[in-house]
Parts: sequence; structure tokens; C-alpha cells
Amino acid sequence: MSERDEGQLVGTFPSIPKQIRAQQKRLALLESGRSLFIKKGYEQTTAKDIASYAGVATGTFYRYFSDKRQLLLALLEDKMEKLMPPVPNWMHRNPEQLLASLLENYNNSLEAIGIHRVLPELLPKDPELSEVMLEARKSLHARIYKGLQSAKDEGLTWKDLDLDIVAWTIILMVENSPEKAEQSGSPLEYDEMAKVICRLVFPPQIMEKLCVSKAESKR
Amino acid sequence: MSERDEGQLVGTFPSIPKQIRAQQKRLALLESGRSLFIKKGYEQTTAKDIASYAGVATGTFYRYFSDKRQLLLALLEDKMEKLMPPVPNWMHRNPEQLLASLLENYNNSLEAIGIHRVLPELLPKDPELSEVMLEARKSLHARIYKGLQSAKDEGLTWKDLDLDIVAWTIILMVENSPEKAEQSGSPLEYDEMAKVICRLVFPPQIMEKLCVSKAESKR
Amino acid sequence: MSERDEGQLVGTFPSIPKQIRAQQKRLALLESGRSLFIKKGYEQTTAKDIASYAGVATGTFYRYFSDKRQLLLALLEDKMEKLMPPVPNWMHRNPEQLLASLLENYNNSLEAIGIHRVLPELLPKDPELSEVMLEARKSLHARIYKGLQSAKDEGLTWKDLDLDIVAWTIILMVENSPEKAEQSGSPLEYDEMAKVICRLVFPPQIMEKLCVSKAESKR
Amino acid sequence: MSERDEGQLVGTFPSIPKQIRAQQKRLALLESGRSLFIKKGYEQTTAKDIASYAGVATGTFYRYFSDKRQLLLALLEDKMEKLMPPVPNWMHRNPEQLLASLLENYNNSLEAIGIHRVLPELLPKDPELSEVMLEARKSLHARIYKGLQSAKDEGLTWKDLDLDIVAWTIILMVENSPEKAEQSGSPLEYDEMAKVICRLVFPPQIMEKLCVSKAESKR
DNA sequence: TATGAATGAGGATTCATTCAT
DNA sequence: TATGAATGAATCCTCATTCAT
Repeated sequence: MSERDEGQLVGTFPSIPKQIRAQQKRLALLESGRSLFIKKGYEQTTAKDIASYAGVATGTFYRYFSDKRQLLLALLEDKMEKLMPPVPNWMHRNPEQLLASLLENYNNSLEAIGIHRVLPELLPKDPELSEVMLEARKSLHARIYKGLQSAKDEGLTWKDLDLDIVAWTIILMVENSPEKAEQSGSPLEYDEMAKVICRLVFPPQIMEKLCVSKAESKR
Repeated sequence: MSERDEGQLVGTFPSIPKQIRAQQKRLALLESGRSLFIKKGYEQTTAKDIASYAGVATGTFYRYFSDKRQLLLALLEDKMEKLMPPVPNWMHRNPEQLLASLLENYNNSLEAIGIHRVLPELLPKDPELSEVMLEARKSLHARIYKGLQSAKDEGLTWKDLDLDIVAWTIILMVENSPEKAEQSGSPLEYDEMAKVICRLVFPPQIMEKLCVSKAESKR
Repeated sequence: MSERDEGQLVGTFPSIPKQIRAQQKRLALLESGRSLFIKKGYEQTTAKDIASYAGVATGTFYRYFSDKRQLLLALLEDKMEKLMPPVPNWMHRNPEQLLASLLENYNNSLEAIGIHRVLPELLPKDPELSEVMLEARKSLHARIYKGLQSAKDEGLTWKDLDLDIVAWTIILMVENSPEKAEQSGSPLEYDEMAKVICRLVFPPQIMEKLCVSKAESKR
Repeated sequence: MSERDEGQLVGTFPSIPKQIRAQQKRLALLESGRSLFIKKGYEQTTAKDIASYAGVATGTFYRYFSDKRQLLLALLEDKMEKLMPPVPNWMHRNPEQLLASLLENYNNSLEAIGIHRVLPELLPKDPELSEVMLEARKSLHARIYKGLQSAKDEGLTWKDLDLDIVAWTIILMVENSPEKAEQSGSPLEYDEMAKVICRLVFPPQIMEKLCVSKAESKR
């Protein structure tokens, strides 16, 4: 143990500041947990697995997290906020393009995190976690709902638009698109999805206008 | 339980024949497994749990199933076929009504089974199961696709209808509707969902025609 | 069940007398136990195995035997007596021939029984059984000892013959000869073994005399 | 236990280094297994038993051994080599003395190990183990055979000596002597056994010569 | 603070034995 | 008397968590 530092004389940093090293270890564990959860599922991943994949000892795991579950919650918290897309402004520009990029962005972040895959395994038995996720989803729903609401107020949408169901449909498509991509093998057709969503929201003639005007404004 | 015996009046059999009793026990275990899987998740449910919830001893479980996983597979096989809805014939009658009833039926069966909730927990670690489910989903997709295809061929749909994505969206809505109902607390709005789907598929003027003609034909 | 007897009219034996059938069942179980014990070892053999190999139901086993162990004891008792060879009379005839045939006989009975193979597994944990076996062995030892004793009294043996050790050596050879045969692959060389034993007991000149006189008496 | 530390005076290490402690634990488990196997038989001994008799928790057992069987194999490997006696050189000195001491040595090691008692229980169901033991026995046989062969080549033995059977008889005597001692209650008469064996191998006049010359050479 | 050996509760599974039919 | 399904205690083994170093 001591030899490791022998070469360090004057002028070298005696060590990376403790807090930072600890932080790195914590991150390593988080990342290790994330990737093992995704690879093997939550239950199949043991604390020991996570520790050794992160290159630390079992006991060290418990210095940073009280528990496997807590690591998962930390992962969620860490990443959740990044998953909140902005309220779309449907008048802003060509809505299909807008949606396509929103979809792509959201999907990328989601994929970057990936923990959504283990959630179904846990929700039934962990009401707190369930609550957390439900909140997140509600908040996402609210965001989309709000965007749709203003579009509807502007008279842009189908008159009888059921905001709730459409918002929910959009969320479904977004959340499940990674899986779809996997199964179909083809890269995601974000614009196809966007087209579908637009059709749900805007009558054809409005779509045309929106596109035209946006196209014009681009000039 | 008691209704089951209603038909038995005078001269009832002193005992239910062995095979039937065994079959009942098997079914009790299946049902017990199903309900515990849904309630507590697959991993959290032990063979002992399933047995005692079914009112039998641990060892009895192993007379009927080689293990927990096999019980799950039996559940799937037992029920899978019931989940295949007929290819919808869009010209048959008012498509919204058609869809609403299809949705309701499918949803009822799905709910009656309920195992779809434990699948996400298992798929990552059980490739065989994964395969089974993927096949089921593909077959469902194909069925819907086919229905849409004929509608498109008839010129009933949007000209640029992306059959694949729309079929997939419909599946998503169907599969997730139970969850939605739970979260919103309100009973499922099948007709709202049907309306949304119809909007994805049929241009408004066609919808009108379809509805009118069907309404007329009803007279 | 009932059809089985339908063909029986007047004059046929209504059934084999009950006691005899029961006895047959008992024997079937004994034989089944014996052969499974030999094949798979005592611990590895379950009561159920024994019953089904004997073609009866599990419960039936317990009508005839209180227990796996008791079946084994029954096997031992049943067969033990058959294992007691007569006290050899060394003056009777050519001792090598005498021994060779004794060895062969004993070995054949032992092999026919075969349970000696499971005993080592049980002796440590079953003092009663241990006792039984020890007695049997002592009795065998006594028998051989007695034969040697009279030979020694007649002045036929080495003067300093250690009866105990020689008797014991003989038992060892007898008991282990089946295994030896198995391993060497060759059929047992009973006469070689007999020759060795004779050398242990008789000085060469006596051997010669014995053989000569026996050979003469044969004329 | 305490003698082991005798050399440590002032400044003893506050703790035995990890590897050594682990090794000790492993040895404790081995010893515990050995003694329980002997006392209760292999099947009757559970991993839990072994662990608690060794003063550790159940789980610890599984850190050091993958299961009971592996512990047994380790015992065998650990000790097997110690059981290989040197090829006896019959001309070296008084053969009776030579044999007696060989017997005593071998017997002591065998006794110190003691696992030979559980083997019969396992051999039928564990072909690999069976193989290992068969090899060991063959090697022992070969060793004795070789010694006898050279003696025969020197013309020291009976002309018609059947090397195979005699070697086998010697092995039997050696392997079973502990049991004999137990049953007779008396300490082992190694010299009596040695005398018996010598009688199997050497004609009386040769024995005399050998003894005389050795006695002389001692002067 | 880091380590990883040790712990032991708890899940999966088997099987001797009972008992309703 | 025969059956074989049912029982549940007892085994094997894993893994979350602790703790001495």
C-alpha cells in the first residue's frame, strides 16, 4: 500500500483531493449499476457484481449507497431531470420537424440512461419508486398537455381533440420507440412518428398552413 | 366456488374424479401464480408463496410444475391464443364502434390474464421467453397491419398511411390501456381511443361516409 | 379394475390366495430394493423408487416395511444365513480344491445378494446394523477359526500359525474377491486364491501329503 | 494451537496475515469435514454441519469449497500422496521387520486420514471418484508387485508365487487392518501380519537365511 | 477509507411418510 | 388392501449486509 506513493516527491499532487476521488468512486458505482441493471436486470444483479464491475470491494459499495435500491433511486434522480423536454410550441415552426427533433432528443437521453428497462421489474413491489415514476410521467404528460392546450386555444387543432388521450399516446410512442427500433432493426423513423402525431393533432389544412408559413418564414 | 356445483342436485358424485381434482389443483396453482406475480412481481414470489396461496403444500407445487418459470410459461401458453383478436374489417361497420369493441375485448382478456405485467421483469434474462413474446407481438402486429392494408387498398385511408407505425401505435395503446385506466382512475374511454385511432387511419370525409352508410344500413 | 376379472367364470380360481399375493408383493419389494441399493447406493434410492421399480404404489411400500432401513435389515436377515459356509474339514480331501469350491460358493451367494456393497455406507450411522454385521462377521470368523484349529490340533499346519490373523485374511479375500474380479476384468482365480491360503496354513510337505493321500483315495 | 505461536516473542504480529488465516480456515473445514465424514458418514453430513463444527458460518463453507463432494476430493488429493509407501526392498534387511514397519507406517497415515471409510459409500454413485480411487489402488498394487518381482527374480520367493494375488492380498490386509484393530480391541499385531505375509512370499529356508544374514550384518 | 471474508436468513427443491379415496 | 397425491421438514446454496483488519 505504501509503495504506491513512494515515487511522489515534492511537487507532485499528493493525491487527488479526497472528495473528488470519492465522487469518482460513487460515479463509477452508479455507472456500473446502470450498465449491469440494463444487461442482467435488477434482481439478477448483486451488490457484489456492481462493486467488482466498478473495480471496488463489496464493502465499498455500502459506503456510498445504503442499498441496491438506493443506487437505483440515485440513478433515477441523477437523470430524471434530463428527461424533461421543453413544452413544445406548436406555432414555433414546422410542427413535424419540431416533433421529430423532440422525439429524437428525448429518445437519445432515455437511451443514454436506459434504466427505464428495469423499472417494470420493480414498480410492483416498490410503491415509493412507483410513486416517483408516476410523478415523472404525470409531469411529462402535463407538459405535453399544456403544449396541446395552447395549440387548441389557438384553434389549430381538431376541434374535438381529446388532449388527455393524445398526450398519453405521444408519451407511449416516445417511451417505446427504443424497443421498436430494436425489434424492427431499422433506425428510428422519427419523422414518420412525428407525422403520425401531427395527424392526431392537426387537421390537414392547418398542417399545410403551418408548414407553408414556417417554410416562408425561413426565407 | 359454490356456483360451480350448482348443477349438482340429487345423486351428486361423492367425489370429483381424480383427474379433475388434479386439474383443479393445477388450475388453482396457475391462478395463484398469476395473481401473486401480478401483485408482487415474479422474483418476489416464491414457489412456497404460490403453493400456500393456492392452499396446498410446497411439495405439491413441484408435482405440477417443475419450477416457477415453467408455471409462467404455462400461463402464457394457456392464455396466449385468447389474446389474438380477429383481423378487423374496417368496412364492416362504423369503424369507431368496431375499434372500441375490439379494444374493450382485447383489453378485457389481457386484464383477465395480467401476466403482461411480469414480462418486462423477465425478458432481459430469459431469451426463450423473450422469443415467445416477440413472436406473439409480431403476430398481433401482422394482424393489424393486414386489416389496415385492405382498408388502404380500398382507398379508405390516408394516402400516405404508414401501416407499420400505425399498427405499432395501436398495439401500444391497447397494451398500455389498462395501466392508463389505473392511473387516471377513470374507466377506460374506449371510444375516445377508438376515435384517436380512426383519426390516424381515415381522413375525416371517409369517416363521415363510413359512419353514415353504417348508420343507414342499421335502419 | 373390475374388467380384469370379467373373464373369470365358474371354476377359475377367484384369485391367488391373499397371503400368497401379499407375500409376492413383499418379495418383489425386497428384490427391487436389493437391486436398486446395489445399482444406486442406499441413500440415493428412495422409497418411491423401490415401490415403482417393484410395480406397486408408494404407499404399498409402507404396508410391508416400516421403512427403507427395515427393508434392508429384512434383506440381510433373509440372506445372511445362506452366507454361512460349512466349517471346512481340512482332512476331508485336497484342501486346495476344497477351498476353491468353498470360495466359489461363498462368492456366488454373496454376489447373488450383493447388499454387502451398501453396508459401508450405512454402518457408521446405524449402530444396530453395525452390530448385526459385526456378529455375522464374527460368526464367520469363528467358523473358519474352528476349522483351522482342528487342522492345527492334528499337527497339519505351521506350528506357529496365528489362527486369528489367518482366519481374518481369509475372510478379507473372500469378501473382496468380487471387487477384484471386477477390476481385473478376468474371471476369479479361485484356485490361485486357494493356493495362497493353503500356503498360509500348511507347510509344503504337509500339503504334498494331503494332496497325495487325497489323490490316492480317489482311486 | 498454542505451540504454533511459540516462536513469537516480543513484537508478535498483531494478526496472522490474511492468506494464512484463510488457509487455516480452509484447513479447519477440511479437518471438520474429515472428522464428520468418518463419524457420521458422507451423506449424513451436511455442509452446514461441517461449517459449524469448524466454527464458521454456512456461507463460509462455500467460499472455500464449491460443495461437499469437492471438499472430499480435496481431502483425497491432500492426502493421497502420503499414502504411497516406498517399494519395499526385500533384501534390505529382515523382511518381517521391514514389513511390520511398512504396515505400521501406512496404517498410521491411513488412520490419520480416515476417509477411506466414506469411500465405499460414494464409489457406486461417483464414477469420477471411483476412477481416482481405482488409480490409487492400482498404483499401490504396482508398487508392491514390483517389489515382489525383484525378490522373485533373485530367487528368494516361492517358485510359483502369484505376484498379482499376493500383492492384492497384502493391500487388503493393509487397508483393512484399522478395522480389524477396532473390532478385536487389541492393538494391531503388525508383526503377526508381517509374518503371515512373509510366509506368503518366502519359503521357510529363505526366510531363515534372510533373517540370519540381516542379524549378522547388524553386528 | 477500503477491503473482502464472514455471516446467516431465506429461497429452491427433494423425499420419507401419511391418508383420503 | 392398494393407490398415489399431498405434506412439510430438511437440505443445498445464494447473496445482502456487516465488520475486523
